[in-house]
Amino acid sequence: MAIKHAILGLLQYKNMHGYKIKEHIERNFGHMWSINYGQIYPNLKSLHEDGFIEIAEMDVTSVKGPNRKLYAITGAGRKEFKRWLQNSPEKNMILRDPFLLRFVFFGFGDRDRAVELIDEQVRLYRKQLIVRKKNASRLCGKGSCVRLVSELGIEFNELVLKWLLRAKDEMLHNYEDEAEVIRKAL
Amino acid sequence: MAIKHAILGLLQYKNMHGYKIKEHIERNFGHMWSINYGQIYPNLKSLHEDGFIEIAEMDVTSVKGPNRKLYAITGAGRKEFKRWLQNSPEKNMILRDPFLLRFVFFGFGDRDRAVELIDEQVRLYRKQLIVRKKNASRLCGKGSCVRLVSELGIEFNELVLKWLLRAKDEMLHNYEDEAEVIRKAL
DNA sequence: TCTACCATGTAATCTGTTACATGATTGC
DNA sequence: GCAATCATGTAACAGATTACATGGTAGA
Repeated sequence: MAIKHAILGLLQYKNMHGYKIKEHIERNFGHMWSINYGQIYPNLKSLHEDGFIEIAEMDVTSVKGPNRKLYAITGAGRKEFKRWLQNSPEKNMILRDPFLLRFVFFGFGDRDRAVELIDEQVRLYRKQLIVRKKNASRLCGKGSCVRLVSELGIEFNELVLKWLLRAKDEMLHNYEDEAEVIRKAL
Repeated sequence: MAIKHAILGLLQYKNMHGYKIKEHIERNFGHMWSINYGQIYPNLKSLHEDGFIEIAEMDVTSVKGPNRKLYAITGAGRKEFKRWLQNSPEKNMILRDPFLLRFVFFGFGDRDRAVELIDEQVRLYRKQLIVRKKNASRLCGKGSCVRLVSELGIEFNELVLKWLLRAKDEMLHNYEDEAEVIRKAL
């Protein structure tokens, strides 16, 4: 249900079409939500059927490809969005990360390969940090919620980078028998 | 596929039954992965069918409930696990958080309700931090990967707590017209 | 010519979650 | 008697991902 409400939220700022919504979510909320067309268009359809959004305009100014359907939020949509906004979140945050899941078991594998994979992550997070800082620079205004979330994304990125370098260092200099450590904790 | 490999990884430490696997994942990897019985048992079944695990023993020492099926990893399982371990992760980390998604739109809602929801999160993260620190204290050993991941979880928790308090403060003292800030960024 | 980007959409598949069914024991 | 914990499992549903289909323009 979260995606529907994210779409409703975005349409409160501006009328938008599907492609733009995806772009916007990726740029501004990319660190906490991902989305793809397989979700966007069916959800727009269903929001439309429920009367929460309507087609405000068929934008023909697009030169490339098919015409854009500009969606607008309706009164019912605004009401539904407000209701959702003041509710407590249904679930807690989780850091679902295929790299970290691997990392936990690096004691069983090849140390040099592990270090390679860490380096790969470092490169990735460094690249991402530049993008996030660039996106954040477009946001200013005291107390702005979007700016605050964007800052959290950057701080998190920096934390992970620092952690990765520490982890690499420890792996290179203090590699012990991992299995013993964990067996005790089971 | 990640869950299957997480199970294979755990079985390298020790033979385990389904219930224990869930408990272990929640305690040690709870901050980066969640799991439920609807995934555990079907995945154990399928790993068994693929020959990656086998039933080592029917543990009858359990006094409560049905007998435990103690699973052990096979040679093929170890091979498959090693193959997976040295691969680059398929995807990047995302922070999927229903609270943050709401937070982004707090400018459209009631400020006092927003502050209530922030306080709720602060309580939640404080509680979680205590649990994580307790779990981490059982892990020691230089260069231990499990310990490092557990530390990342704690550092992340502390970062979010600090951020929440800052966000609350900014909302109380510098609440501006949010819509303007974002419209510019679109 | 080929790639990248713009734009909409559907279908198949995979994953994940919730709820249910079963049933024994321990402690309040 | 009731709730909590241990223990295994299935079914229905919800959510997410990938691949496909279509087709136009801009630029290298």
